[in-house]
Amino acid sequence: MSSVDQSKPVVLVDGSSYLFRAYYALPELSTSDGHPTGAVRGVIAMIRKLAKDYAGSPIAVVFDASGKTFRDQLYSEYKANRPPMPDDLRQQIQPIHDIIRAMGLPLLVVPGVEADDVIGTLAHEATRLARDTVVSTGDKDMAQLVSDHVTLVNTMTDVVTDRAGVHEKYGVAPEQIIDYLALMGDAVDNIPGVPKVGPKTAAKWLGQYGSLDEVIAHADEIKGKVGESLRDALEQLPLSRELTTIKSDVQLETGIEALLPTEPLLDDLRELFERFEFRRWSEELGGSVAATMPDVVSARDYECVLDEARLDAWIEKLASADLFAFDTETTSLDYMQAELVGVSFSVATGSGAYVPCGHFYAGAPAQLSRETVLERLRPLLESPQIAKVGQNLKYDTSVLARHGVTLRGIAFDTMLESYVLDSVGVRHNMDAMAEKFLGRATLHFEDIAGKGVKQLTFDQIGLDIAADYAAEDADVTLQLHECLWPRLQAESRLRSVFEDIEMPLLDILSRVERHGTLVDGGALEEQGRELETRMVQLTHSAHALAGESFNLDSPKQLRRIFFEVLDLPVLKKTPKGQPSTAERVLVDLARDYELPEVILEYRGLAKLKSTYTDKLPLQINQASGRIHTSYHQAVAATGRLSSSDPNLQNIPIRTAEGRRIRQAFVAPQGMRLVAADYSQIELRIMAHLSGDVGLNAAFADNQDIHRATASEVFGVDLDAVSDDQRRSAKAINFGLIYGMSAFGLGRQLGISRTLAQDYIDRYFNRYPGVQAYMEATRALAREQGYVETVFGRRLYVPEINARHMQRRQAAERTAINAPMQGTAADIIKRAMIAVEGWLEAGSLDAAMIMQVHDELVFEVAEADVAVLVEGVKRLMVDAAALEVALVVDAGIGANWDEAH
DNA sequence: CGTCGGTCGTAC
DNA sequence: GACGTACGACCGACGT
Repeated sequence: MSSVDQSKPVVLVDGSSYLFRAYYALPELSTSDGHPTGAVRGVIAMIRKLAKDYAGSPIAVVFDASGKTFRDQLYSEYKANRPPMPDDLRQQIQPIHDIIRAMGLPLLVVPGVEADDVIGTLAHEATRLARDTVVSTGDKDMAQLVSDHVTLVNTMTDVVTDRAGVHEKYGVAPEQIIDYLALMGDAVDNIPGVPKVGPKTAAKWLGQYGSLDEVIAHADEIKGKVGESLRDALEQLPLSRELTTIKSDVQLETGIEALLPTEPLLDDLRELFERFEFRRWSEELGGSVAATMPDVVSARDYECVLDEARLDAWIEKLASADLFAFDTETTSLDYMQAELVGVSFSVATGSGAYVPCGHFYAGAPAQLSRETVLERLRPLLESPQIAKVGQNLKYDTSVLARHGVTLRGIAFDTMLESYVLDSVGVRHNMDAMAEKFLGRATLHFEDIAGKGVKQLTFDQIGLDIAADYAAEDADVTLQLHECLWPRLQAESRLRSVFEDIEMPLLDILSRVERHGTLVDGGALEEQGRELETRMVQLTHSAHALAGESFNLDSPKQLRRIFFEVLDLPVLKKTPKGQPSTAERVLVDLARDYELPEVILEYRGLAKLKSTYTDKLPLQINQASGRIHTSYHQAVAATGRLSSSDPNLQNIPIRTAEGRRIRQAFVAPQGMRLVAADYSQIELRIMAHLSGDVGLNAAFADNQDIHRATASEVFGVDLDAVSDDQRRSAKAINFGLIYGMSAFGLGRQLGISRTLAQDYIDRYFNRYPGVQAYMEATRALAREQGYVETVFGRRLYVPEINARHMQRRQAAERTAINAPMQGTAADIIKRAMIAVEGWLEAGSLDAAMIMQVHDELVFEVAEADVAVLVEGVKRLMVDAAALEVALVVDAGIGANWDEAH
């Protein structure tokens, strides 16, 4: 190892902070014999990156030691709110230490001293020796170490924080961070601080008075509840400050000069990587060339099939396999446009075949025709007995259906496997999954096809490269399945979500999408012209009111007109500190000024025009005359579907002009649209989950739930509830589902935070079961790191134990919301499966054409309307047996608006 | 000329 | 900051 260059910074790695982050943020990897390795992999990946980025620097990786520290002695309650370290995390610590040692990196674990203090001491020493230091940490407390010589880098996000960065993020100087943290306190570490003081107040005071001591000295001057709170907390503040102060004078045996990396112990390292099944890393150690090459070059055996004999040989092989991976290559991502140009297969890891049937470019080799390929493969593809696995098979199903082949035997979809295992930890596209689960880089479509206007379609790509790409897709799909399926199988509830809900839904969604929805493009275009006329008028009056010409669509220009030219009051700021021009603000301003009113109307119309009346007609498919959305089954973290191109799940409904857009969604001649939606499904689920007696009784009585809530909260008879009280109760009910705060409710209702808190208190008083449920959900999330729906779908909330209060609270709200939103998603998915099965078995002239979270829309022949409505309602109601019966309302009409 | 973050607005 | 889940339009800064 070359001698250390004085100009290189000293790198100090806060291993403990990454340990937790990697554990909670990354999926639960394990070796094939079940040893957890997710955190090991995350931490080591991060350290490898650092070692590479700062080659030649002195480096130390620091971990907390087990046992008590001086802070525990100082304060027996220190970290008392921390849940115990999960076993499967504890198990991963030793392997991490072993690997770091084998990498030749200095590892520091000092008994009785937290990693923070070791790092603080080393940074101090480095500064004394006039050397720059980079502290790699995910922990914000470290901001107190920042100086002209010390910077922080978060290696997971690549965010660098220097002096200016600290100021920007926290609004105080690095020297003030200790006081800042002491004022705020920390719930998880159980550092007291001043109740009611958060980042904003702490920064404000420190800006005003300079330091904690000065804040304490001026405690009498601070007004209001926060002032009282401060005076009550005065005694504790010195302790808080001591607890948050990172030490710089710990006795260490190791000095900066000893922090030199040594040669890695390659044999040990290889053995460790192999033991933990980090294949890519162990391969890198294999040879000198391989170390710098991506795994794309690892051993593989991909065949390009060009004649019938080879195709037949493959068909035989596929037919006798228990399972094969399958993928189609086409000319478009749009399943309604895509032309098939080839199919690929794999039955065993590292091998595969590509059968091209539509690559036409100058000099392309002769290929089998599409007809030949499809006819030969048809028995295989259409056999329900021959099991297939694929990545996003909904797409392949649709494309094949348009080519006259019905894909059956769809046993597994790796995208859905990954989604059910962990809907948030990873993106579920193949490249990301190969990287995450197999530690393997794949050929990316962009690499072989280019990007932008010059991007080739797959049929223009040379056969040798195309075969490599396509066969690799099948190969990787099979490997992903082999990695994911055992993990899914091991968790019976997740397995049931996968097998009983997601897999059956795949094929149903393909059908719903392909059927499409009839839209009257002409009517939308006419509406667009009318909107245009009105918008031109509004633009003229806006310019006249402003006294100058400007772009009404630009929030920036609008801000200038409002707050600089017209000098209107700033009522609210955006997250970045700019005066906001959002709707609520404009509504408030509109009471006193004319321009905001004009802007509001303009905005509403502009949204309708650009997103709906102008765009939807362009999305009508030429061949079918219909609109074909894409439903995404592995996007929303809670289990909901999402919809795009176009998004049919946010078509307006609230305003008259908006409903006119729904009127353009029409039934064909002789048919009707039926819209069936669940009534208050999430509140019913809340009643079920919480078991609250009052809430369940209200539903059992079939009461108007918002009215019932109002009656309880405001203490009036059911028939004495005013419209305003009902509106407030409705806001409370929705707020509960979203994990609301008093602030949020207050803002929603335009009342004070205190009054809002009063409403919430009264609600919880009347419905104690709900309060208990919310508490229990938070606790469960903290304990196990995830929450579940009634049907066992799991949602990880990695930030539930984050130190950062804002993030932690956001995670808590997610934890509250996910079981309700997710259970609703499970239920409607189950209903879709039941209804589609029923339609298939019967002879009604009807089809499911849309899903909008709690609503299913059908197109049905007039003669069959009554039977359809009866059947759909029954199956939707029966999709779950909760404590509270589900209620479904159905409407019938010539268009979607009428059907409501 | 494309990409991407910020802001806003639609749905449930 | 402050109420959950999405998709998408538009602007404007930035990089090629």
